[in-house]
Amino acid sequence: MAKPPTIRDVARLSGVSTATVSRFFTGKTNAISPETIESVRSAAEKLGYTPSEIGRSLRLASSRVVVMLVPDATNLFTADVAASVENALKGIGLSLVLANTAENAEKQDGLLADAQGLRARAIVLQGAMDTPRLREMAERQSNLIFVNRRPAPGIIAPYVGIDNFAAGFAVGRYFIEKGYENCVAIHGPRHYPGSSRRLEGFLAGVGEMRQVQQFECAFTMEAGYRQGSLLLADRSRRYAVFCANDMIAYGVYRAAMEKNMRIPDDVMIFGFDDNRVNDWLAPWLTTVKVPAFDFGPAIAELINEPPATKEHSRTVILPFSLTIRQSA
Amino acid sequence: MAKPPTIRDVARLSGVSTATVSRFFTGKTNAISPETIESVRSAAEKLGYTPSEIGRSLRLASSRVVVMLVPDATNLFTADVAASVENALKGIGLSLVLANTAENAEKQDGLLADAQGLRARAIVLQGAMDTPRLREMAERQSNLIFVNRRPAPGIIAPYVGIDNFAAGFAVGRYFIEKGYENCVAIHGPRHYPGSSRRLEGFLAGVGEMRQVQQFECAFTMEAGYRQGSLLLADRSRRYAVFCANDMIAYGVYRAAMEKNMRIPDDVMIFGFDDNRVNDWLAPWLTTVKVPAFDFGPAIAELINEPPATKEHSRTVILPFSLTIRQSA
DNA sequence: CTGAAAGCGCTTACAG
DNA sequence: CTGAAAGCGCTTACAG
Repeated sequence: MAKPPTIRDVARLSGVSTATVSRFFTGKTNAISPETIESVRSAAEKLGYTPSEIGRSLRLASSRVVVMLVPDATNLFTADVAASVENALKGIGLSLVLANTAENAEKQDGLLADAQGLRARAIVLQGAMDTPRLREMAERQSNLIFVNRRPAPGIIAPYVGIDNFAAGFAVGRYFIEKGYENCVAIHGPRHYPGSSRRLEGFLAGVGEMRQVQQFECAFTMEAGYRQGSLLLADRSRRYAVFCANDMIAYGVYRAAMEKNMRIPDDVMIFGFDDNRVNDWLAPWLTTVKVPAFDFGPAIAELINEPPATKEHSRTVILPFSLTIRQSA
Repeated sequence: MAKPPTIRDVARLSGVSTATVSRFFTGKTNAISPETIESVRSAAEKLGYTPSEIGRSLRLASSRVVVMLVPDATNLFTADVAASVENALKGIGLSLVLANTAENAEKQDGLLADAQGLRARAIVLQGAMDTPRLREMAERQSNLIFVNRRPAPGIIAPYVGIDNFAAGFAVGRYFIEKGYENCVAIHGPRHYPGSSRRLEGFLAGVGEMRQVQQFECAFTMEAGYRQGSLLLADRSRRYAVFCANDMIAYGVYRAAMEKNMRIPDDVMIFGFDDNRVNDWLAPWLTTVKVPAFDFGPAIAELINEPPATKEHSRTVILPFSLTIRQSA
């Protein structure tokens, strides 16, 4: 494979200096004569020249790459957010590098190092884990953006997400209004702020009138299925189950189906996220709608207009709503 | 934000040359004395130094970035393949840049230029569209990898995917064996090789004994829903519908549900892909299983061991199987 | 309107 | 075992 043409090749072919070619490709065309423009353009086309982002990044000490770390690339909500971010970044000339932490702190730290190696314009952390390395980076630089899970206490950085407490609270109130008995919360890992806020909100919403059984659970269908199977082994009660995300809810649903239970007659399920496929494949699922496709624009704006100082870092709270279907 | 430390900072702090620091970070440690190693290590740690991939890429004339173009980032099969590729690339020290062509030839060409600008190690095209720019790139360089849709005739490049004709054929045979009447193919856009091969295989499998109604359709739930609604308006027949992918099948399913039709009693649906969520949310869908999570390893291997010449470019045909559930 | 030149952060062949 | 030096592909302040 021949190595790609460089700015020097174009300069040579069109008989100008590399400075002029560079001006052409950086859009400073009002400082070049029309004939020169045309000769550069045609030389570049003939050679199939595309400016090297690498050379450019090195010179400008800044890349056009944004790295997004996600806890689970196969989570449907995550995938929708990633699609949204990719699209919004493209609009401002940036590329998205996607990387999966698999909820593993060491992997996250390794990927943070990689992102730093790429001199990423910004690092978007969907569901960050609180590690020393993360704290150190948050201290040192101000291009970290937290999504979905607020930064751990002491870390000052922009955040994009919903008000998890308020959303959990709304679900709790709904349970009370409907008079649900046997309330259950299958919540996400307790050490993640977002997940514990959802739970706290839910408990506050339910209030003291009802006991709530609580189970901790990974944010996956498989984990939800396991918890659901355990819970529903006891068929003497009609449970009302609040799941920390839709993936867990899908798992509980499968467990219920396997036991030939009917929804909502035998068990009620409330999810969280309202993934895009729900309208198609889970038209039964009552859940909290989180606007996945609004994340990209919000993040792109934060990247485009970084705060003057870290202390001014902004927080974007997106609205949520309840999507009431049949399951609760 | 202070600019990140460079190799020179580390060299200065540890009192060695940048050459030695570079040797340390490129793993040539057997050519450095143990004391020097330790002093470089501690200096780097103190400064929080991570080598710049940009400087490195420029020097080595090759980046560690792989760009993958996908036709629709919200397609569940695409998302699973992307997760698989990201994971496999991480294993060989590469990063994945994801970009969405939205089945738009111009966007694809723009993204190809971007990929070239990034000096991508490889460009993975999931569902490529045949454009002059693509042909030109395929001529010029040999780092293109086609996934799912074979390169258009005349383009010589490695391919990873299933045998679409054989898979379509197997579905056609199945229809015949079961004696299905009123066969329908809701196939993907005809100008995509993968999609037309599936259709051709299906028609060949069905043979001449049965007529097959054919409809062209985008690979989305929405398009499937539209086609399904039109088709199922005629309730006098019991159709057996082969859908070009699961997304279309979900759409047809929704159309059937809205008409209070039962599956498979009133309409039979056969999908294609067997997305991971099917076991959970579409446990009724009979479909062709395409091993999404085997794509990543296959692609990573192609990248790691490029063919000696373009003419030796390899083709990796992954196995498919039929997942028989209730819908057909 | 245009060019010569410096320098961004690395790696490596060469010399010692 | 170690370092001086060249050079990868760009951009831009400066000079004309």
